[in-house]
Amino acid sequence: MASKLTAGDLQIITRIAVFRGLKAETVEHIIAPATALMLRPHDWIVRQDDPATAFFIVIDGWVKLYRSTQSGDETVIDIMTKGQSFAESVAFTGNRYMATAEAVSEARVARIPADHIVRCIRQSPDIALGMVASISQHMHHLMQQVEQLKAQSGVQRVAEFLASLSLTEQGHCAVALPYDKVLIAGRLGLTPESLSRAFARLRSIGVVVDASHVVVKDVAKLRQLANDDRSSVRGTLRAVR
Amino acid sequence: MASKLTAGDLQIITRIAVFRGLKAETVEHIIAPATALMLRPHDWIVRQDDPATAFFIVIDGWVKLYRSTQSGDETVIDIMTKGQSFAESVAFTGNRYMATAEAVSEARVARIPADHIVRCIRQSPDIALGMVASISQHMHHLMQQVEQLKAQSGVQRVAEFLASLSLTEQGHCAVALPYDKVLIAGRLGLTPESLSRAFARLRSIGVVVDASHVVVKDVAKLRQLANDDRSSVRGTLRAVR
DNA sequence: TAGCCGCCTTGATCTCGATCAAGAATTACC
DNA sequence: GGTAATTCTTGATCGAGATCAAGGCGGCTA
Repeated sequence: MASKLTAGDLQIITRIAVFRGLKAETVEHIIAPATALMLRPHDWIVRQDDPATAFFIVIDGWVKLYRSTQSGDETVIDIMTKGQSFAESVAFTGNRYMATAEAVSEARVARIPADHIVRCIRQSPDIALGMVASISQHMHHLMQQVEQLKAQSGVQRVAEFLASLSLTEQGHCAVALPYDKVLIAGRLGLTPESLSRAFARLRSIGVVVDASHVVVKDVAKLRQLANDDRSSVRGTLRAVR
Repeated sequence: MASKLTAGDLQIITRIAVFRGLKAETVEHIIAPATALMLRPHDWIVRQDDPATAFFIVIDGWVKLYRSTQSGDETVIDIMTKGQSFAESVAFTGNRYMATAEAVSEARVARIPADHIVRCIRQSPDIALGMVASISQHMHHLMQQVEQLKAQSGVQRVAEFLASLSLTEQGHCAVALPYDKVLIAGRLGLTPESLSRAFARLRSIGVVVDASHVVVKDVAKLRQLANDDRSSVRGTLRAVR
């Protein structure tokens, strides 16, 4: 299950947020004891509440972060892919993992032992600043999620999600849904049924969803819908078949 | 508006999360260039999207963190009080503040310049580890908030909020609401009307709210309600006058 | 003391999203 | 090929929470 990192893995790892601005040799020193995990769907990487001994970088595939409540159901916190890191902050502090990480596709993930990183930081503090920058991004993302859940309706969250998939700023575009709809629904705090109905409503402003294939007539309109005041959106958008 | 820190301020600052585990002299060195801000309600401390030049520790009073959407309304992210710090992560990275910070009562807040801290970290990396620990706490809190918004009903969030105010584990207890109900509602992602009705429903399990004074007959029951599955709570709890 | 202005509650109504149930479409597997 | 299991969609219904509107209450100022 665990193996060595390949040259290709290094390529990806060295150019991501956590290690940005560090010298190549510094990065190589940090990840010397790292290993690569090969995962199949439903394999887990870490368990919520386990003591943190490492942090991780997704090299390929998709990884779901979720929290389990006492009553048993799971809440999706985030879904990560190539070039994204997770669990940095707890790895440093020796706390417990805040969420379970589980592969939702075939995935390759680099595992960097915590104790080694802590030693590296004591030697060259610049590493810490890079890590803080990465953690800061995660915080920003979480804040945006809180904001979305509190201030936007379900349809608006779906619109924003689709807009975020598109690289263009405006006009026509086609994107592919990155993972299945049950998972997208969880990510957005909706049931699969509600997500399906949200798509149906977005058809009225020129969004066509067919399986994982999405065509958007005007991305700007999507973004505007997402950013409008909740109350000004209310009542517009009838479901279209 | 800005003045020097008093000995009492130091007392509070030195024993909080950010600086835990550091030697007293190290802490003193870090906060040497710090100043104290005296604030009146509605005074703001930092503005969302401004470049970060410092981070902050609340010495006394209450501070609201909120994000403004393009459409103008504000989403409460968190409410902080004595001994809590904010904006550490962006202060290090030189990013922009992720939210606006505003006093909601008379408040005293210490301001620690970012550039000085960064210099300190380069000298003694242990400081960075302490700061990461503090940031990690904030992340945990944000994740819990996402989880609550996605998995709990309004009444359950109110129940959890009340339980968190109580220091006892079980049995009878009396607590005071720390700030006004409009703000509590915002913090929990509810309207003031819905908060009021949530209180009315909790009366049926022995929670009496009178102005800012709350009496709970059995805290354990509150916690259980908060942690139950959403669907198993549905329909229970009728409003009581 | 009167008047006003926040804060809070209550009532009526409406929309959104969850839930329950069923069926279509796709894929996996024997 | 046929059957089963997933995944997704659609319909009907229900409850939670938002919204709109009104009124009570306490503190503030003139």
